[in-house]
Amino acid sequence: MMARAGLTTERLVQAGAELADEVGFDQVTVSALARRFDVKVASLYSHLRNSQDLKTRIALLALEEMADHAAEALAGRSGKEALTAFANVCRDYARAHPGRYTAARHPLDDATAAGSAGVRIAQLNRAILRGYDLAEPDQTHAVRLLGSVFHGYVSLETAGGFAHSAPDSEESWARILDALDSLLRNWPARP
Amino acid sequence: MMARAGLTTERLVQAGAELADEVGFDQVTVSALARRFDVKVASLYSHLRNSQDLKTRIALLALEEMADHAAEALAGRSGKEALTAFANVCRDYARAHPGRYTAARHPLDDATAAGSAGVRIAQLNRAILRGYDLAEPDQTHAVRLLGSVFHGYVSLETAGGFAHSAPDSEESWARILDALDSLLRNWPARP
DNA sequence: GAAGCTTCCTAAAGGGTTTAGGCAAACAGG
DNA sequence: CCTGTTTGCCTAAACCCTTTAGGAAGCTTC
Repeated sequence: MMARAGLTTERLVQAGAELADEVGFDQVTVSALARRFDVKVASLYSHLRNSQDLKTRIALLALEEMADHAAEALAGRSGKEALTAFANVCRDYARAHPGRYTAARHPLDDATAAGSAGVRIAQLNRAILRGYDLAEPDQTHAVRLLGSVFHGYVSLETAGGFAHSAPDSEESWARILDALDSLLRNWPARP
Repeated sequence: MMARAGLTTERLVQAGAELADEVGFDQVTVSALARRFDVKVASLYSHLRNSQDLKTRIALLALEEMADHAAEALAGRSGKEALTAFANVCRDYARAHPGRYTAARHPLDDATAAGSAGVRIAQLNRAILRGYDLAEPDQTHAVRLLGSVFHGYVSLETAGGFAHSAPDSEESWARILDALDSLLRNWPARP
């Protein structure tokens, strides 16, 4: 009588990620996911501990995807090429998958974060700097600066911050990458 | 019999902002606010259109406060002093009022945003660059860079991004401001 | 002290979350 | 096969948050 829908945690998380891109990460709800599979809400609780668990898993998926894209983009590149490639991975991913990108910024507890693809992303971020001549601790400062710029720019841009004013966002992005490259090649000594 | 609680929109928004700082902006709920005033939920709907309205008003309050702090901090300063002062206003506000800071990033519709203190903040941000020698369109690119760095750094820091690793966040922040100052004084020509 | 406005209330409907317990489909092994 | 176990999805119910409708008590003013 009642055909099985074939639910698994993986398929639910995947569908949850698509839902996030469509309606926004904070609109992702166990109920909405159940509707999408044409199944009663309670059925999902055999595959997901709770609503928070769903969001965490979507976040982990997004981090994996970003890390994969970044690893591919950085292969065989260095210096400004690497900088640009990594930056564009962040920006392109955020524009293609706004819900997932938001998910990737979802706070994780320390243990979960340590086991996530977030550490791979951090390593790749640091790898960019191998093409520049920076010793510790300036290298770490630079990593944090790059992370801040990429995250900040993409956040503001997707929030519509630069939409309705000249010059267009594309140009600013290119010039900001020029500026960062220049800064990394001429990192100031401690005053 | 039933004493009046003396609710007004202003007091509700103020209390909502405090609540946001205590439990997080997205945990701010009409019900929680009613509990805080020891009043039935429905009573608040004479003062607030709905839950979204509450959040928007908290966002506007936060923007006002940040603009006020920034204006005071920038008075009589220029160049790196102004850069540092403005940056610290953002960071200090976010640490003192994490819920409000999140609220300030809450998306507003165009009309609301145009009438908010957000435009004052944008003007002040641009005013920092008067101490540096940048012509348009590079000035706009630089404004966007600064906004991205401040927002990005503060977001990552409050999310715990730099908490458990050396060198400490304080030092990175100082060196990043050095680096930005240096970059603004040596802004690269278009390649 | 009555009129009218304001402030807060009760009541109710609708939706999301989560748990407990049940029945039937899928899958083993004999 | 067909029988026992596991698994997958169900119903039912409790709880919380949102929002609207309509009522009653307090404050103001004359």
